[in-house]
Amino acid sequence: MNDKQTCINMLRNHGLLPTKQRISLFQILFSGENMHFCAEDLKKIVSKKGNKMSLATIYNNLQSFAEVGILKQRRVTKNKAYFDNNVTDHYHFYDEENDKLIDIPSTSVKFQKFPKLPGNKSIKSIDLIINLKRNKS
Amino acid sequence: MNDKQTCINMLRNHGLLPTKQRISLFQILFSGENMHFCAEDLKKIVSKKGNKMSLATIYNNLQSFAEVGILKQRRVTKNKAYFDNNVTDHYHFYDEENDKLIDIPSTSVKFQKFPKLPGNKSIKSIDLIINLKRNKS
DNA sequence: TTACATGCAAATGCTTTGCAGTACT
DNA sequence: AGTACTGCAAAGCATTTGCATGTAA
Repeated sequence: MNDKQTCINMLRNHGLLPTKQRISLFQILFSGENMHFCAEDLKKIVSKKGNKMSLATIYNNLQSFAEVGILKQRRVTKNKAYFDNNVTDHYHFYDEENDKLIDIPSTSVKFQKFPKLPGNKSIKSIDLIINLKRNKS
Repeated sequence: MNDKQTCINMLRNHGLLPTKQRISLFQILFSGENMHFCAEDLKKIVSKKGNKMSLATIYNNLQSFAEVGILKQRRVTKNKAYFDNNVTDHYHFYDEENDKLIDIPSTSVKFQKFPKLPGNKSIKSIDLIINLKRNKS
């Protein structure tokens, strides 16, 4: 799924010009595991791979990726933008202590009672974050 | 509930020195209706009442109020801090079109299936935001 | 009096933008 | 060739902080 030609095709399918930088980011983001990260995190991964990329380019592409639906931006903290490479429906635990999001599959949550929506509105998406604290035990 | 002496007592009960500015903010925040607001919103209300208050003071006190549990900070947008003067358990609709939060009473939501918590963690709070879009109709 | 809050301006941190140069088709 | 992207530095914006002054107990 992350060989170069596949990345190029995926980017094209989403209407994005496949530049060296975008291909590199795409390969990092879709190498298999789900991740929650901010721009700086991604910059570090890029550097660790021995590549150079302007932070501005990373910011701009994170936004582009989110716009076309390759990534989803999450509301985690007020002061920083976090992204999720899993754009399918699911929920999160938030471990405040480590500032980490943990995935909750959508099948693990079911609503028995659900609020009535305001007139002529429908659901775009649901953000459920279960904030955790450490047990006193 | 919002006469001056009551405000002073409430602030003291929360361990906050009742300054002119804090009393004024408290009166605005607890004059009856639930509100979702940011620092600039509050500044405007203060000004409209004919009072002057430094924006820094508003920021600092919003933080103080949130720390002692008078207010609750909400995750709304990535780039701005929003506060809620209703600190009891409840959920929200988010109307993206108007950038507005709408309260959902906690009694309107019930979970039939709930995910298992990670080891030795317990729930601190639950943020549920139902993002709305306009019907195509 | 003494500790703490306020107000201003400067600093901070994340993010966006302008623009010259470069890459993609 | 022409359009779009990259990289850098500068600008932008929300928020915090340092410090001198003011206020509450």
